[in-house]
Amino acid sequence: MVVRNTVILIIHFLDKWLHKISMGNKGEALRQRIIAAADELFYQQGYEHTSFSDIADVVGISRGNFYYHFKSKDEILNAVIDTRIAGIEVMLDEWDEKFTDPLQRLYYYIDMLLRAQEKIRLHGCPIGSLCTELAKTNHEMLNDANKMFTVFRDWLMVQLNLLGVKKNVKRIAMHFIARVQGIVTVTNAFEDKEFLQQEVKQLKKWLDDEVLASSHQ
Amino acid sequence: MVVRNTVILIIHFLDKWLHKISMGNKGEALRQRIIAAADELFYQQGYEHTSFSDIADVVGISRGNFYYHFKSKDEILNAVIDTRIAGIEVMLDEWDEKFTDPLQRLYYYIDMLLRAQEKIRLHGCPIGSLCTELAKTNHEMLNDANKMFTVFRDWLMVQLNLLGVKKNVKRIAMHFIARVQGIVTVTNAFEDKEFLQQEVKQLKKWLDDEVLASSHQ
DNA sequence: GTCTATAGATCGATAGAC
DNA sequence: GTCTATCGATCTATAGAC
Repeated sequence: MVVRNTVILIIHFLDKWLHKISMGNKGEALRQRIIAAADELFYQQGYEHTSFSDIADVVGISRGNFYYHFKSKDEILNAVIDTRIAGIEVMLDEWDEKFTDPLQRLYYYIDMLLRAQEKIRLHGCPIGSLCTELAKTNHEMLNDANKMFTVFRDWLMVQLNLLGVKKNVKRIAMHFIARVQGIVTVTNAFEDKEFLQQEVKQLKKWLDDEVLASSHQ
Repeated sequence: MVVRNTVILIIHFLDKWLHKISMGNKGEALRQRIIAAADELFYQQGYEHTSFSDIADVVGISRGNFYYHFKSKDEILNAVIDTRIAGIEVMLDEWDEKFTDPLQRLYYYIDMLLRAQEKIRLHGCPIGSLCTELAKTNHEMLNDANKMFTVFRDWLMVQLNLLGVKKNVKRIAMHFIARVQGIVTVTNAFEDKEFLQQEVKQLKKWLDDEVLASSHQ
């Protein structure tokens, strides 16, 4: 009898646990849809200019339901930043698999500008424009947002190391990011994809002439 | 009698005209103070994040009084942009007077980054950050805002021409601006003035090695 | 010209029914 | 978990007294 009751108790908790898992997965799926919608809207409209109504309309839920998943606007911004960082890390892993040559990887990094040129023309860089906005309006979260840059920087440093660059690796990686940011800002401000295309050529030339030269010293 | 009445009439209109001038100057002075306050607040907080209350508080007037001088928020943004463009033109004229050597002028342009480094660390570039914001929230005014870049670009093209650069003058000038924007975006995102200082050296090196080389061909 | 008062809309956030 | 209803605050903008 004691054994039977114990078994029933175990089954009861097992059921609750399984129920929680399935419910948690359902909630998690909606949570991910909210984050994805917020991610896209923050990119296209900016963080502050995007309201809970905007996100709720895209996802197809009520504003009230929103607060079950995220208690504040900062909380969803945090989730978007974390999701973006995870996405960048996955993407860079894929690049590492796709190309064994670090030089090819760096070319592919530059070509990211060409692949995204229409979005850049319209909305700029998702990382750069968010940091620019947060520096003015939400200074506390800037140190979380700029970590998106840091993921790229660390990856660039690895590739430069593999290429044999010994000196100023960090500085060159940061310079690389700044070059890309400058191209994006001007392309976006003038809505000029031709400028982007010209600058991509120049950036590859810089990679060939300056960076590779310093790796052969 | 007819003559006397005519004289009185003339004096009357003269008085109204003088009154309008003096009132106009008083109103114009306040208008300029509003623009100056809006200019600074737009730079520090961003356009959308700055309310009429913010501006009115700085100037020391009521929100209601605001609408006597500017009928909408877009109207004051337009005034700020026009004022900034005029300010840039005056500044570049002063640079032209201060330095006769176009190379010195270009160095002074680069050194603008050092002179403004603390403001750049905190608030980025007044032009670049405004264009980045307007591209997301107020696309109609982007084509007015990017004219601030164009003033710099045209001035850069003049200096490059004076240096004897014959080919790709416009492209080099735009590249120059993009380099500066990239430095500012990263400096602002990481709040890192050291990066700015390193990049200033690199930018001067680029000016010496690449641009001057092409002027001696 | 400058003020107060307020309209009208939207914002982030909460409460409670189901 | 999801909904509706709603709060208080803030925003742009207007009306009218002085």
